[in-house]
Amino acid sequence: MAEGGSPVTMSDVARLAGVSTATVSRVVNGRYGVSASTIAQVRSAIERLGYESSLVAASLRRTRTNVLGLVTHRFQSYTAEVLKGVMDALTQSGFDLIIYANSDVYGTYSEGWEQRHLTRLSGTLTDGCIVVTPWGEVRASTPIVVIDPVRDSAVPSVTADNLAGATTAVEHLLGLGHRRIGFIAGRSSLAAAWSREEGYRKALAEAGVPVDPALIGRGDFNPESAVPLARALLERPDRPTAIFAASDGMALKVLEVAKEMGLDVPGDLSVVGFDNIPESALAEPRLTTVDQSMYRLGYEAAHMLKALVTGEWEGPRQILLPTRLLVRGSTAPVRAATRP
Amino acid sequence: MAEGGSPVTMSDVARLAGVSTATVSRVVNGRYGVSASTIAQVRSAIERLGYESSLVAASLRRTRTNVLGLVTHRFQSYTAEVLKGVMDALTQSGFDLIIYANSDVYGTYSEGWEQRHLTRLSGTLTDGCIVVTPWGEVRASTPIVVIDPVRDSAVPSVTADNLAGATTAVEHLLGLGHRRIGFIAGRSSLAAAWSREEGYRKALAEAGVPVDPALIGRGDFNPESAVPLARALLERPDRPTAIFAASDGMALKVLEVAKEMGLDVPGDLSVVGFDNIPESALAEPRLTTVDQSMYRLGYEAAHMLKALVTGEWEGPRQILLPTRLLVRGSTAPVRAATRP
DNA sequence: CTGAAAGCGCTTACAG
DNA sequence: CTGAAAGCGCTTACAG
Repeated sequence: MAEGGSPVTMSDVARLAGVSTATVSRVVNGRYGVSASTIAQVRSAIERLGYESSLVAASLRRTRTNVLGLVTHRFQSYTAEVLKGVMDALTQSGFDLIIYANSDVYGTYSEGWEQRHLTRLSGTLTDGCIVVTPWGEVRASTPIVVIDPVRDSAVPSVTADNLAGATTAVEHLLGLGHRRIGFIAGRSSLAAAWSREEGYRKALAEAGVPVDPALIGRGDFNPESAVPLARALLERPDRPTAIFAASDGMALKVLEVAKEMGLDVPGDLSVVGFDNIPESALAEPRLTTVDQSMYRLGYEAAHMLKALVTGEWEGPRQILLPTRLLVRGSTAPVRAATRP
Repeated sequence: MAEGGSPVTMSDVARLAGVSTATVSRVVNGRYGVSASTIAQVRSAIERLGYESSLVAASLRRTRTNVLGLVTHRFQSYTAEVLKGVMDALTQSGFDLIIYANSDVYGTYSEGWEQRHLTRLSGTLTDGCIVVTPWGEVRASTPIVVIDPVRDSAVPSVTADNLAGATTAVEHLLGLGHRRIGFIAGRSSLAAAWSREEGYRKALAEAGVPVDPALIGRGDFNPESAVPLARALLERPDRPTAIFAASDGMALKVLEVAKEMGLDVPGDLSVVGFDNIPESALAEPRLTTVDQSMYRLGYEAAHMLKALVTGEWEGPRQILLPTRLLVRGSTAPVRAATRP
């Protein structure tokens, strides 16, 4: 019988045990000052009815709920890795996790979804929230930690060192002899996108290679956005010998476009991504990328949030995590023939 | 300013707009019967204060919340794939998703966690829930769909055709000439584990190969549980030439143990898993496995739940999804030398 | 068209 | 040690 009647409430328990709901509440929450015999009666009533207190009702009344929230937009490989880190950090912590995902992907409310969901949860349900890659600034009445905040945000946050990571990626290409290096950028309002572009510019500048604006495509981190951009870059007579994409999702699309156009990777074109999502290791060839340890992003964010909620946080409120270049099969020395 | 004071409530809006909370509620929920000028006033107050209604308070009062729940224990690759399917099924559906994960992995309450969380959510917060791989029977006062139910459960559910999948896997090994085929079982209370073992027995029986109880190890789907079992099997003088593990997580551990013991896979030992988690394609050698399309499990479960909630479900309440054998690098013909 | 009042299921001072 | 009552932030008949 999966669908019973109405749920069992605290009043049902109180009635059966012959006590008030106040007393039931005390027993359920293990408060002192209830006689052993009353406890036994209430426990037996709870058992007989299969009662569980309503999370909603309890959190409406209480100040602390011992539930932490995580607000995310879409659910992608990126998010999955982050969640593993968050869960591991919360193991045995006494906090449960509620993840709120909105299904309204392309609906009217897409802008500002994070703020809306955050507010709806944080007033009551949760003691604090992690917000994953919001599109704008966010605020709440309880502590929050943002993974990948927007530029110049003062909110507590955890971010990968995107500048260093991108610099290393482009230096790797320069080291292979590439000089015409295309770049596919991410959503420019995000700090991550901005820093990755900065890294690209910085590495080129330090190598004395002028930035050619024609070699920069404006994507938005959505993999599909990279398709026309990659095509445009690769159809140029002076096409780049390498492309650095600001995310693996977009880099994988560059791989597809190159294949479509009959270009060999890494023979005719080197490709570097950013993120190290699981799919990048499965690509053919395997994608050279910058690992930003999304697991650790999630782990650190949860760790900080926990301490922020309990008022024990001592460390800096903005954490920068190191990245690591993973050289795999999609990059190779530039061919002598195509060298300018 | 990330941490403001107390959250903005409906009373704050009502006060500023000079109306009652009843009226604010009507505007927020788009109910008919409010004058245009009042709507404008309320809207402007909402905007000025940055008000969002509390999910908790609203769902406590309402019957429908337009939020679906998903209850899961740990957060693993398995879960991530399921979630992608769930989210895709819910896109533009008008339902949001709340995922509840408990952090109390090895705590006192581990048994029955699904039922407890389910009850706490389903009375009030959600219109219905998906429960992923519960360890026992579950029930709720609102519709539920179980992914991977326990044996003989009558609850609406979505399951992979574990029997057929396991049969095919073992037939594949038999076809390669293997006769001594070890099996590492999963948590026996789960229908999935039971069916996979049945498939193992069935394939052997049909090939006229007697089942050797000494070749069956009793794991519990936890990858670690496979380590001593694999070791015991492989240390036998008459060790099996192939091992079929009831999950990829366990199969990957078999790979590790074999490597430790200096056995070559697939030269000395063939290994087959079940699930097709992303990691299995990254293993060395890549793992031959049975794909149970966890994405589709999630997709179908969400699809059914949605229709169950709105009362529109017409199909069967127990869905069996096909599986597919993926032959990769971890299986090979049995060596002449080791053939009995 | 609008408001006062009751109530969703709990928890928490306050009395006793 | 226990209960009556208020109240968390909303929504919904019910009046007017």
